[in-house]
Amino acid sequence: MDSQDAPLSHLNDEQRAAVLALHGPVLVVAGAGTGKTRTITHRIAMLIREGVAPSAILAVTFTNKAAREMRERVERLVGRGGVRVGTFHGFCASFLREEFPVIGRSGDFSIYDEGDSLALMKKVVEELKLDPAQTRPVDLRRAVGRWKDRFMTPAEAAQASTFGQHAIEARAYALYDANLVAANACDFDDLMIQALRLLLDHEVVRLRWQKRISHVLVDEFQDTNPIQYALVRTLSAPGGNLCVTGDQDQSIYSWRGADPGNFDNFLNDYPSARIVKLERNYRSSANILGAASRLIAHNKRRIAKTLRTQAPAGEAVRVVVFNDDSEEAAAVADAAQTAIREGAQPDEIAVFYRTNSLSLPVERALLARGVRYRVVGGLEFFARAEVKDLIAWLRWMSNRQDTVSFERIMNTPPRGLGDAAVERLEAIAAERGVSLPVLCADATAFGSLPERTRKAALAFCKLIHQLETELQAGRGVRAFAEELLELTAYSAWWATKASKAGSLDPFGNIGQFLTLAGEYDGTRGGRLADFLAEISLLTDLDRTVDDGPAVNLMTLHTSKGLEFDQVYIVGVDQSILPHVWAELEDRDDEEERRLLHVGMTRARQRLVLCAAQLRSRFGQTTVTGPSALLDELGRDGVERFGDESPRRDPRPFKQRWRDNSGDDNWASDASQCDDGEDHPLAALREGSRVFHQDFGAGEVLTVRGHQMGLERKVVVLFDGNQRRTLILRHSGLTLLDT
DNA sequence: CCCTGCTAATCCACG
DNA sequence: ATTAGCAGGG
Repeated sequence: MDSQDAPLSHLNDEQRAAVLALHGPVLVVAGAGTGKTRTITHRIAMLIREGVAPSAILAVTFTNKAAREMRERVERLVGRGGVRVGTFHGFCASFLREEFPVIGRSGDFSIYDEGDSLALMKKVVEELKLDPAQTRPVDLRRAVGRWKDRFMTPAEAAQASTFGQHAIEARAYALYDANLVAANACDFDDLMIQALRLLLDHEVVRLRWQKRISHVLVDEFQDTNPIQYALVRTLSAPGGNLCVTGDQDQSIYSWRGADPGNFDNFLNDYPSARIVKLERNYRSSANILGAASRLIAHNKRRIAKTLRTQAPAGEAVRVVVFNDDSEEAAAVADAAQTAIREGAQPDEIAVFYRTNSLSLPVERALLARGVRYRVVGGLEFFARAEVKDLIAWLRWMSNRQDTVSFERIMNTPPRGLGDAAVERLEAIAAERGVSLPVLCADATAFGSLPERTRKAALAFCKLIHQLETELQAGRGVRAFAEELLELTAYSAWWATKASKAGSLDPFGNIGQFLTLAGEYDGTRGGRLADFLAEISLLTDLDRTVDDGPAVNLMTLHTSKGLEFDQVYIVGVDQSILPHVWAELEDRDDEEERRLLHVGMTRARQRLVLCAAQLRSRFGQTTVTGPSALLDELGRDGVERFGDESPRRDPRPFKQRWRDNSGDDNWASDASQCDDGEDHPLAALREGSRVFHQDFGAGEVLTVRGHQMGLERKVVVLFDGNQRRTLILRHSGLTLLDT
């Protein structure tokens, strides 16, 4: 693909302009499929040819996979490596590994994923003596996240929130942050925040990196948040050699703080910036591009941009409305199977969906037909209990301050150090002013404990020192992990535990993890801390194992940046795309439209959009019907199949949700909606007296499920002490006056 | 102290 | 439909 010697050949005029704008600020507006990666790659190659040291170039990509590809392509072009290519998180992690000592923190810090972060927040809730039911750790973490996105310190958050719930959240933020520092850990947000703070507050650090890096390139600029933008702006400040590339029509991460307004900010911050627009699409057939363009044209807040192509019309874009999701899944699986039989590469076929849960019916259908597939992301390998345990062990061995990991492994496998023992040990630790992990490594500290606990603690202490010796031996991550599994007796414990649960391959995941560690030892030096950092920062895409040709299943979000010959998008239903939450949270649905647009523009030759009238969700069947977005595709080169009269609720979504609590639907039982409050059982509450034909009179104990939900359940204590759980709709209960 | 079985709560996208 | 949290028995 890339020419060996002429960096400018195979580029069109627009692309060439972007490549040749070597220095100073550059904004490349690159629509889907316009050869953005090729342009960036050539630009890097050009910089190197012009004498810029590879290590002085920093290119930030969205996934490690994209980074790898870019690195390889640059190497092929210029015959040398050394360019810094990686994700924001990856760059910040290596930056902090080097620079944390400047503020007295160890470079061997732990990186907490969402689960770890939540575990820490649970601890904070306990410490603050809050009721976890009323103040949920997830909500607190979300609130903290909002402050972090705005680069606010706990002190600033406290200042801005002096009343009520916000004040509680601010206190939680302060405690959460203090705990992170004490554990020498960073959550994902912290990686960027800490890096930026170091750059802004410490001139030595800033000058060091500004000297080191002369040119910065950012891919997918529309999905960067203000902190990330500040980071690259600071790094590139002396020369102003900042080149950003992106497409506002592909901005789909506002929910995690990305600010598409970055484009305007960039133009304000760099008035002299050169702007290059790439509008020639080389990926999709004319029909696909046409439908995608008509869809996105419905967004009001966008800079008009016209993608052109010289490709032939190709086959028509198909919109198919099925009766239900299993029909939909069967049709997609059939299509995939047929295509493969006719010679298509399985890898070139993809199925996209809005939410991970939608993959299940498709998976079942593919499985039934024997079509190989891989689910990108979704149920995560690294979220498996045994993998998390092992990682927690390794992490704590690498960072002894890591309390979250320590609390996970302290009694895993069980060694007689349960809740009661932990409380006693914590008391001693507090008394001596040391942390729990430090205390446990000190055999002299257990004198006052009850005999049984003392013995358990001593044995644990001995184990820790044994493991330490093993780690010192430095025989690589894999060898150490294997030794750890034996010494801690984890293998034996897990084997019995898993066999009781009926697992066929209890060591499957552990084996896979060891293989991963072995590969790492072989290629990248076998340092435990680096290995841990690397695996913490893998994206869904990077995590997916490539074991042979297979059809690709993934969310629309994950599909960004990829392309396939054939794309099937399932679940283009109302309330799924746009998703209910988008409307409930009062977010505009322009982002949902962009999301569909991203998915559509991944397709080269074939694009099929599927919807269903009925879809089972939460284990129940609800009416959804085709999304209104499907009406916006126009007619040119679009063929429609299935129900011509979609069952679509005419009411605005918010009202529909409020009235039906989202669980019910208007079409399956219209009377329920219309007579709402007049329903004979609408007044039923806890404590109501009811009558049942078989069980007689009784009192309602609990009511579960939504107000008008199909599956609303009631628990009734009938006179005579008989307790029954009934499905309200089918119970035949009548309400008695009291 | 550990395990089992049950109830109750959650369910959007991601590094 | 899946899972986290909890009460109660071994």
